[in-house]
This record gives sequence, structure tokens and C-alpha cells, in this order.
Amino acid sequence: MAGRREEKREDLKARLIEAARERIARDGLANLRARDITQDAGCALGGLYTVFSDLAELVIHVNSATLKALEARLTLPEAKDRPPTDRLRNLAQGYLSFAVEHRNLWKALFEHFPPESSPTPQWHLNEHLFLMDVIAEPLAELQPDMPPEDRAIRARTLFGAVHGVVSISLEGRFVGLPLERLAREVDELVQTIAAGAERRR
Amino acid sequence: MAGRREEKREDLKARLIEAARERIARDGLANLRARDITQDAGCALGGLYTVFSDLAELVIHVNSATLKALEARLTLPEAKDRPPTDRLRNLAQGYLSFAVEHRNLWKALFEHFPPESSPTPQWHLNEHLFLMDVIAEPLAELQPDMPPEDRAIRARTLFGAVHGVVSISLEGRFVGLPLERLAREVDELVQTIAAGAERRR
DNA sequence: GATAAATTTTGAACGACGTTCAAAAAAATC
DNA sequence: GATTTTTTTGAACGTCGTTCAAAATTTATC
Repeated sequence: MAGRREEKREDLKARLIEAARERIARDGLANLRARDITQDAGCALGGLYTVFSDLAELVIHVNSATLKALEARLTLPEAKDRPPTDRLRNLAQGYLSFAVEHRNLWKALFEHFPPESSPTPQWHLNEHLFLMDVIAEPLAELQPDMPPEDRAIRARTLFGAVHGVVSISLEGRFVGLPLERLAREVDELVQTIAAGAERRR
Repeated sequence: MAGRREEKREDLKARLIEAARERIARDGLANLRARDITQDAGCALGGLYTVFSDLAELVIHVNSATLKALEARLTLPEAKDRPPTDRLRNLAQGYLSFAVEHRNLWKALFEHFPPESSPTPQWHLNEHLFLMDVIAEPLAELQPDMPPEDRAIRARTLFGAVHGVVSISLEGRFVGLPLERLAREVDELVQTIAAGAERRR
């Protein structure tokens, strides 16, 4: 029984992450409580702090899992050899679908502000980058002559634009839009930006 | 001494809002404390709850003031009779400038999630609408034939896109961009969307 | 202006929270 | 199976928003 120790530890860690994930999905990040999580995971309150430095670190692990699920949703081979504009449109619709279907988990990605004392670790910041890569690929076909650095920035802008439109609607700060109408707005936005990019190449 | 009562009450209210505003501007919404606010405002801890139902309501009043300041910034007569695309570009740059210059107050506009027990009151939700109106105006020149309802939705989309790009950069979840480069991205985004709108009119 | 009634202001106290850590339980070692 | 080491526990701590009985102040009445 060599790694029996580490194994139990990893099991507890997984149970805590899963419990937190379900709590966030059900009740939202704002209603997450350390006492609820540890009860669901079947350990004492202090157990959480033997695995994570604090609650924020646990949330980061949940967000990490959410990002992986989002990545899986966005890298479906569904539209592999369609024109680049269609691929961008698919990405945007996939992002919208994911946000709608996993609203609380998706919101947690952006509602989580770690205290300055323990800022978001680099490994998790890096996990966001696949979003840029997956967007940059169709962009490269659209504007082959653009320097890769500019393309990376442009991918960020495109993501930000789509994310912003989705956020504004789903966070309910403004009047809610029917999902179909929102999907159409996102689609036209992406088409417009793609056309704008193509026109300048 | 007729309204002497109401007067003192209003004075305390104003002091509390101003104290909270300064705390948020300096330390961010996440570091706002009822005890700090009341100390700054020169009243007892309980005094806050004689004027506001809870801390969330006070934050809403700070956000209300921030929205008024943003409105003032965006309705400068600066570019009154420029082409509509330029007016949209100015609005976007103004929004970016405001976000940069009042980062914590601006972030508080979107980081504040009131508990379900006391959701954001309608009067404050309505205060957000000027943003849509101020965008819809140039849009109307760009696409005179679009039904006003569609135009309102389109204004929302345009705001969401710009807001998203600004957010992504200023919240630091992705690699930071130099301000000049960010301003250029926002400008090109707005120009692209405006051109896209014009093309379809 | 003294006294009583009404109102406002106060801050100690409460419950909920994240976090800590001495002690108990369990496991490993001999 | 006794002893040492490790792990798990949950009571206790400090901080937070919020409450509310009591103190302080203002208003009313004579």
C-alpha cells in the first residue's frame, strides 16, 4: 500500500470539488458555504482546509472543471471543414448554449474575485487561453496575413464582444431577451465582425 | 422648523452614500464594510439601517450616482453633429475612459448582486436605460428604416459588445493590454459593427 | 422652563460565516 | 500491543451584516 495515503487525499479532494460544483450549479456561487460542502462531501469542516488553502482555491478548481467542459463543448468536430465564418458562428452559439445550460457554473467563472492575498494562480489563468486559441484558428483563415500577435488580440476582442452580449442578457441587469432573439443577435454580431475582418484582409 | 427632521435624515443619507462611494472607489466593492462607512460618515453602526434597509441598498445608491456620472460623461455635446459612426466611436471611447478612470466604481456597477430577498428596485434598473437611448440615437441615423424595437435590441447588443471587451481587459482575467491598444480594439470593433449596420440598411 | 411624551441615535449583542488548531482518532512502526 | 506519527475532527475565534433595548435627544404640554 504505497500511495494509499495520497489516494485518500485525492479522493477527498475530488469529493469536495464535486460537492462544491453541485452546490454552485444549484444555488449559485454567492450561496456557497464551506459547511454545506463538507457535509455533502462527508468530512469535517476542517477537512476542507487540509486539501485547499481556502474556499477560493476550491472554487478555482470548480471553475477549472467548468472550463474543461466548455472546451469540450467548443471543440466538437461538428463543423470541422466549414468556412471560417461559420466556424466562428458555431463557436459563439456553443458559448451561448453552454452559458444558458450551465448558467450558475458559467457565471461562477466570472463572478469569482479571489482576495489579493491569494490571487488566481497562473495555471488557472492559462486554462482560459484555449478560448483564444479556438477563436484564433478560424481568424487565421479569415486574415492569413495578420501577424499572430495581432490575431491573438483580435481573438480576445471577439471573445469579449460575444461574452459581453451574452453576459448582459443572462445577468438580467437589463430587460431579458427571448433566447431565440439573443441567439440571433449574437449570430449577426459574429457575422458582422467576421465580414469586417474579411473586408480588410 | 418644518422639515428639520427630514433634512437631517437626508443629510445622513448623503453622508453615508458619499462615504461608501469613497470607500468603493479606493478599496473596491469587495472591501466595503458597514463599520468603516458609518465611522467615516460620523454615525453609529445602527444609523445605517435607519436610512437604508441594508448595505445592498446603499450600494445601489452609490451605483446610481456612478451611472449619473457616466451619463454626464457620455452626453457631452462634444461631437453633436458628427456622422453617426463617429458619435458611436466617441461613446465607446468615453465608456472606456470612464471605466479606466473610475475603475472600482465602474466595476461595482456589475459586481453587485443583491440577494434574492431584496432584488434591484425598478427605479435603479431604469437608470441603466439611458445607455441604450444614447446608443440608439446614432443607430437611428445609421439605419432609419429599422423598427424602434429592433433598434433598442441592437443598441443593447452594441453596448454588450463594447462592455465585454472593456470588461475582459480591465478585470484582468486575461493578459492585460496596453490602454492604447485596447482603445484601438474598441474603436475598430465599433467601426466594424457600424459599417455592418450601414451596409444592411 | 420644568416635566412628560415621542422620537432618534446608539452600540452591545446575535447569528452566520471562513478559518484555525489543540485534541481525539486512526494508522504506521517497532 | 505499545509507541510514535499522521490524519481527522469540530469547538472556538475573529469578522461580518444586522437587530433592538436602552440611552440620548427632541418635541409637546402646562
